[in-house]
Amino acid sequence: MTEPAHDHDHILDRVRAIPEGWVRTYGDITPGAPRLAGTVLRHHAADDLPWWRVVRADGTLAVGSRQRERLEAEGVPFTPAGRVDLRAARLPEAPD
DNA sequence: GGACTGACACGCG
DNA sequence: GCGCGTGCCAGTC
Repeated sequence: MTEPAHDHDHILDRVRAIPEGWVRTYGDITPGAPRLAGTVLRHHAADDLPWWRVVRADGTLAVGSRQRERLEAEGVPFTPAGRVDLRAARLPEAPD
């Protein structure tokens, strides 16, 4: 059944569903179209949307220091290498 | 209409 | 662990 799967609203809803202190990868939000998440977030950047909780699959940040400060402020664990510790901060699965 | 770009992911060396 | 190349989808020129 060909489901729409990735509408802007659907993506935004997934990002809003990320609990404080946790993070998720672009691929987890939009499987098969990770660039979609970035494109949508860029257009919908707002305080209502915790875009900083969305990081790359390897734990690196896409927006840089801006994003890192937000995550550290929420208690997201970082590695000595300067990347998010996905091993502990990445959501196991989408509650949806 | 076609080609380029982008807040990405994955496989290889 | 890092850099390079390829594939993905949607938006923009």
